[in-house]
Amino acid sequence: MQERENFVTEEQKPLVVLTGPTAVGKTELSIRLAGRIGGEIISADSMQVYRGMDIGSAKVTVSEMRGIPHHLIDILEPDEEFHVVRFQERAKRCIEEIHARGKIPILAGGTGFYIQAVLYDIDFTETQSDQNYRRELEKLAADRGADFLHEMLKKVDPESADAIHANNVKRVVRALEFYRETGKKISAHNEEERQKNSPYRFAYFVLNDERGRLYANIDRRVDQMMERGLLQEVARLKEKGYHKGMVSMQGLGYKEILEYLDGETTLDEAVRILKRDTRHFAKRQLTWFRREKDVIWVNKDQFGYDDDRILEYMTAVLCEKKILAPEDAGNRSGRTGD
RNA sequence: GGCGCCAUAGCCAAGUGGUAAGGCAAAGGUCUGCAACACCUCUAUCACCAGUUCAAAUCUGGUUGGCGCCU
Repeated sequence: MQERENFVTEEQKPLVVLTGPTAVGKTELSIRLAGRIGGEIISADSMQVYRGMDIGSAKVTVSEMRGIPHHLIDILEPDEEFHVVRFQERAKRCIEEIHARGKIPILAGGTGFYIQAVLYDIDFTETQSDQNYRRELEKLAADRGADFLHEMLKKVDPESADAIHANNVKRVVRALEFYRETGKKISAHNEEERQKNSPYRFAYFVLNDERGRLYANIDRRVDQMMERGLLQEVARLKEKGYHKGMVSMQGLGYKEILEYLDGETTLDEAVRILKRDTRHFAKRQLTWFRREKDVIWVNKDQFGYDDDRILEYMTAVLCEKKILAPEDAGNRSGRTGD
């Protein structure tokens, strides 16, 4: 059965998404893909936006970029606020500029939520959120319990209350806040947004590997980070006054090493926890991608771990989806699979 | 060879007669302004055999395995 609503129109501009769990090898592949199809990379990564957080966020180095333009990396100091809405604004602007240059934007990175926000152009109804109300709600939760807040939500938006677990204070607060700001239920809003089709002609690739190999890679990469001086990097950030209350310092690698530097654990323990948390993160990422629609899974083992074959497959898909004109794609031989 | 102690899920570990706490790991999931966040779900019949008892992981005997001490 063909999805009738998803036909492409001439208006839709091309967009390539390349994502996957941490440590699968997105970075290298995205650069090669960009080189091959004339693309520019927009990082969809909530940590690589911060300057000075290079090792722990596994940020691309300039030499690795091999001349491919990268956007939304190193754009903020670690004490600056950043979130989906900001990301979406900036990413949309980048996409327009890249299109204007006649290039193809490649959204590459592991933050699924950020990808979703731009891919489906989700409306976050810009309002000047009033910090006081949020703080008030948080205080209520702390003083009177998570259930109390959840009850409040149940009164104004029972659907959300039903969907959000009472213990998930963060989300309950946001739902309440949304109601206060807009007078509408966030559950209804979410439902509307969920119906949206992408404004882009896109291909959403999720690079994946066998779980055991992925976990082994993660462990190895953490060890490499330590060898490359993650400890010094975090110590430097700490000296500058950045602390664990900041979103940036909540990132994997920073949170754990900071705990060691604050004397709360041993270094070995910090590294162990970092590896474990990173595995947990990879697992959560996979859960996210599994429920995203229109995803094209690219399992490395099915391509014999050969990036050339993977790239060939990807370009073939891009031609098929008319994201790429056949003459731009070189040979499209070796198309495998369905 | 003798004496003593122990044996509960992948790991740690409660439970000493009334029908298996908890933590970690693994797995699955939620997510629409903090998302590398926050949150949820979930795994055993208690080494084995026999006995006592209305009832045993819990008591008794034996078997196996481990640990410690002694000769």
